Formats: sequence, C-alpha cells, structure tokens
Amino acid sequence: MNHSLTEENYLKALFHLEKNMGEVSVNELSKNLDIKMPTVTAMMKKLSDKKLVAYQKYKPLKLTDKGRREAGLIIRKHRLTEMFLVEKMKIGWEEVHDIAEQIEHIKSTVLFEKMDELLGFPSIDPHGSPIPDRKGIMNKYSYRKLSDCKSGDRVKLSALINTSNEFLKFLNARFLKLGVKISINHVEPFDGSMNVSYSGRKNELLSHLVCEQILVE
Amino acid sequence: MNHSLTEENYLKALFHLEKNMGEVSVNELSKNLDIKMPTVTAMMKKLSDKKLVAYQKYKPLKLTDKGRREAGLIIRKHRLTEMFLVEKMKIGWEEVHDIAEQIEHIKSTVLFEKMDELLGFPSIDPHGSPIPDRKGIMNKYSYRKLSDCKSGDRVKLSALINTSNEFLKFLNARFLKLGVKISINHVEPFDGSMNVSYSGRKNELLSHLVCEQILVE
DNA sequence: ATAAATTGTTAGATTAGACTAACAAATTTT
DNA sequence: AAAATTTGTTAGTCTAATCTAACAATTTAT
Ligand SMILES: [Mn+2]
Ligand SMILES: [Mn+2]
Ligand SMILES: [Mn+2]
Ligand SMILES: [Mn+2]
Repeated sequence: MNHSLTEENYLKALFHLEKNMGEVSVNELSKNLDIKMPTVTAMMKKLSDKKLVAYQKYKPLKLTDKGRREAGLIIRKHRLTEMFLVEKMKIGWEEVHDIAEQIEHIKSTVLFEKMDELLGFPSIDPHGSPIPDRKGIMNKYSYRKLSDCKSGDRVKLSALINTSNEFLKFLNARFLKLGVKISINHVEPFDGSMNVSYSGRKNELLSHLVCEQILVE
Repeated sequence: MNHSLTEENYLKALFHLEKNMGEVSVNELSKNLDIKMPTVTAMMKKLSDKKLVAYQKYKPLKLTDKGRREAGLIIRKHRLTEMFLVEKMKIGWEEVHDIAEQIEHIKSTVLFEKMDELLGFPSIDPHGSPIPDRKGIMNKYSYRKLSDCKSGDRVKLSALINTSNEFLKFLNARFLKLGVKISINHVEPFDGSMNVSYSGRKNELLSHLVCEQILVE
C-alpha cells in the first residue's frame, strides 16, 4: 500500500494502456513511458512481487485487481488536482497536467479529501475525463467522437481524447471548451473535415484529425 | 538551477541550521537530517561541485550565496504552500507542514505564483515565520520570547519557534493562535511558568518550556 | 516451413543516495 | 603534554532505477 513515485507512474501507464488498447505488451509500455524494455521487464517483476501486476514471461501484461485499484487512486489524485487547479486556482486547462503529474504522488489523505470537498465531489476533470471514486473505480464514459456525427447534428462538447498542451491551446484559440454546443453545418466527404458553429463562432472549419479527438453527447 | 528532492532537503536543512546556530558542522547536519555523517560528507562534496556549498575538509559547512538563495526559494515554496493550505483549503495549521514538505519540491512557477497571488502576497506563514521573497531573501523577524516578558506585559502572539505537530495541538487545546493578545498576570519565580489571560481564557498556566517556544511583540 | 523481423529476457554496468567499518583529524579532558 | 573522546573522512557495500549488449522466444513474411 506504499509505492514509489516510479512504481506509481508504471501502474498509471499500465492502467491507461489496458483501458485504451486491451492487451498491453512490454514493448508498448516501454514506448509509452520512454523507458527501455529491460527496465520495464524488471519493474514488472517487482510489481508482480507486490501483487500489483500478474506477470508471466512472454505473456501480455495485466494489472491485478489490487494494481488496478491502486492505479485508479493515483488517477483520482491526478484528476482531482487538475480540477482544483483549474476551478479554484484559475490555472489554464492546458497547464494543469504537468503539475498534476507531480502532485498525484503526494502522500496525504487530507489534502485530496479537501480538494474533493471544496470542489463539491466532482465526477469529471477539466478535460472531461472521469475521476475514479474513493475505491479507485473509474466509470467509463460513453460519448461519441465528433467525427462520428453527421451534418445537422447538434451536440455538446463533453470530453477530449487528446489532452496534450498543444491540442488544448488549439482549442483555446478557437474558444472551444467543455460544455460548448456545437452545430454541424456540413461534413466534407473528401477529407472528413467539418464546418461547425457554436457560441459566437460561425462556420469554423475543423479537420477530421481534430474531430476525432473531441467527444460529444 | 535544477536540484533533486534530496539535494533540496539538504540545502533547506543547512539554511535553517545556519540561521539558528551560526556555524554548522557535518555532525549537526547529520543529526538534523537523521542521515549518517559519511552520507552527509558525500552530499556536501556534491553540492560543492554545484557551487551551492563552500566545502572544505574539517571546516564548518557554509552555503554559498547561490546556495542560500536556492534554499530560500524552497522555503518560500514551503511557506506559501502552508499558508495556502490553511487559508484557502482550511486545513489545520498542525497538519500542513508534512504536506508542504512534499509540495515544496514541485517544479512549477505558475503554481506558486498563483498561490502567492490568491493569498495577496503574504509575508508570513501560518506559524508566523517569514516567507522569503521571489529572490529567496528572508527577513529575520525581531520578536521576543514570551518567556522574556514580565508580569503586567500585554503582548501579541506573533510567531512560534517550535512548530511541531505536538506543540501546535497543545496550542489548539488552549485556543492559542497567531494574533491572540496575551496579558501576563504573574510569573512564577521558581520555575518561570506564567499565568496569562487572553481572549476568553482567564488564568491559563503556561510552563517556561512552552513560553520559550512562543514569540510575541 | 523457413527465414526474417520483432519482441522479450538475461546479464552486466552505471548513478544517486543511503549504509557500516576503519581510520584520521580535531577537540576536550585529565 | 598525553590520553580519551568526538568529529570527520575514506573505502567499500547495498538498493532502486536506469542503461547497453547479447541472446532467446514469438510473430510475421516469404
Ligand atoms: Mn492529466
Ligand atoms: Mn506522475
Ligand atoms: Mn513547515
Ligand atoms: Mn521536503
């Protein structure tokens, strides 16, 4: 129940890869963390000793229930922090991830309980991602991609797949943020780009690549 | 300009010992950090290479100006954090030190600038200790100890020498906090204990040991 | 079914930060 | 001044987390 910062980052990465890809290979985790494969193998054995990962040579990596719960709790701290930084400290949503990446490792129950309380027990972070509960359980959301919508649809921007600094700045420049109601005027059949309108902005053009990163309901 | 958490803790400890004791020995620093002397010697050499400590074999340890500035900046982050946790997050002053001990190592300018701004650029932390400025310079305060006051004095509780969890809980139990106006009714010559009154509490008895930990003006 | 490419493991080295044991210098006591 | 004590340094070991090089297993392509 007490892990190093390094172990925590491995758990978190594994959790996210499992969620997005299903089976996770040593190679994938290695690339994701930018850490060489032998180092990853060594850490998997260590986490296996701690019963956080079910490790078997040459088999896909799998978190144990315990490992998944612990990872969920770290992600909870990460997302509560991001929400706190945006809502209570007025830091831009494109700046909070790097700070949360560090604060998620702080050992303190009271700090995160206070954040939770002051935020009114939020269920999503500033990018629309779900905040795992106190047991580390994360609800998966069921939004669809903006790129899957059709001409005439009127939808609400609810979450993001890509939450990188660069993408968030791209959205800032176009006044796109969570909650914005988007009307799809036209979908260009050739490249899948969309002509959309939303609060104040008329006929904004969004590439297919961008529309694939945006989740709506 | 980029130090490990470990290096930062050494710098901070050195800073505090220099401030309180003047000359600092390897032995003192070793005891203070609860790290064996050979480890401390090794770290002093490392910090010497980084021009943060002026290290000479068998001589007292001395921070360089650079080292003192860097230490000041870490203490600044620590104390801004404590103030933020108490003022903005309503965490008890006896709980914030352990959290700040971790958050002081977070790498982020915006986080601490926001704290500073939201707090209205405070000059002291929740225990009355001065917050170093943006250059890492710390004003030393010129309060006197409650134990140095005499019968009939009316003073204001302004800072604490001991800021341990236990002492803070002791003060909590007696409703003693920063800003409280204390009237000294009587000083017992035998053991130096004081009979004092303050907002609501009449004839509270404080031992000499306790009075020595309280700074007033 | 082989061969080639990719993926994964093992072995051995490195760095940061800790330790103990042994020795040396400095300080204090006698 | 000599002896005893304390303080500080050096040398060598350990663990966590990283790496590279070499080899082995698995998967993919031919
Ligand atoms: Mn994030
Ligand atoms: Mn992290
Ligand atoms: Mn403190
Ligand atoms: Mn610290």
